[in-house]
Amino acid sequence: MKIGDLATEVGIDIQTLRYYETQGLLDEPQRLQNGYRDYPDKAIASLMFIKKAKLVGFTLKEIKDLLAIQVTKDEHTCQEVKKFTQIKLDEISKKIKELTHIKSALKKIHTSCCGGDETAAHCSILSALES
Amino acid sequence: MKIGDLATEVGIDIQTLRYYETQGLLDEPQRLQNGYRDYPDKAIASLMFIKKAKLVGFTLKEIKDLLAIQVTKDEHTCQEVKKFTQIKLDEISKKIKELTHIKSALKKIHTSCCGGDETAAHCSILSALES
DNA sequence: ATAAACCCTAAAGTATACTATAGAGTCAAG
DNA sequence: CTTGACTCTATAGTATACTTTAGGGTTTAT
Repeated sequence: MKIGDLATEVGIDIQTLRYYETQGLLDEPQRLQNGYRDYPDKAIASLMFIKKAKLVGFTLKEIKDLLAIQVTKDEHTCQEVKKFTQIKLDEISKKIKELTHIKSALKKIHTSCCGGDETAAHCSILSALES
Repeated sequence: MKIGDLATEVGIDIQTLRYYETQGLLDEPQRLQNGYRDYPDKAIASLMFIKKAKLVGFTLKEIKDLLAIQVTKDEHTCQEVKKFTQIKLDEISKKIKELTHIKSALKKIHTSCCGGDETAAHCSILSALES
């Protein structure tokens, strides 16, 4: 799979794919005889993950770390992975919690603020969050 | 409340507070006789919201838009708010969904990959997401 | 009354994550 | 056999979100 096909497939710019490669987020693919990059199908999964992780506020560095998770039978590495995943799980729980708060505030504005006569006073994100 | 106190209170740098003001995210506060900014208590709530919204991947521009939600009795404005909040609700639902996926993958790695003998093969974020 | 700690503006500098440009080679269709 | 679409590297430019610097005034504690 050539870079243009991959770019179309995942909806990411060609330049960005090459940039991700330089940053170590995307494995260096095999090259064809002519020097063109030849991506394996699994590159699609990697990029979809990168897209989604970016959407929810992870930096490229953090995403790189997530993609780098590897457990070996070495106890040391195992403990490190346990520790790392725990930290990330906590971060994610926090993110979900914050999103849930913001969502409920927006929902409140969406469902009630355009209905009544005197409800408009509460229809800002901050006042919706307060109550 | 002076800018240093506010900065300490919310855990955001003084320079960043002034930057947010220039970007229209934070209301211009009253000034004391000496020209110092004098923030009302509600600035704390605004900044906590900004922090949380940033954490989950919203840009300053998007946060500004969220903070600007105002419903008046004007039908036109009301429809605009409805439309805007619906779009944001969809975005947030998507973010929560993605975070939930990533979370379950990490949980899988966290709970199972350091246990058995031959489990290590599945212990990457991508393979954990697949299944 | 003076030094440390705080505040001000304006402007330059930095990190992250792209995005575009230049100059060149490769390939498929007519 | 050439033209248009694709690829390559290297490098420069841009947008966002800070962060630092410079040069100055104010407040508080000793």
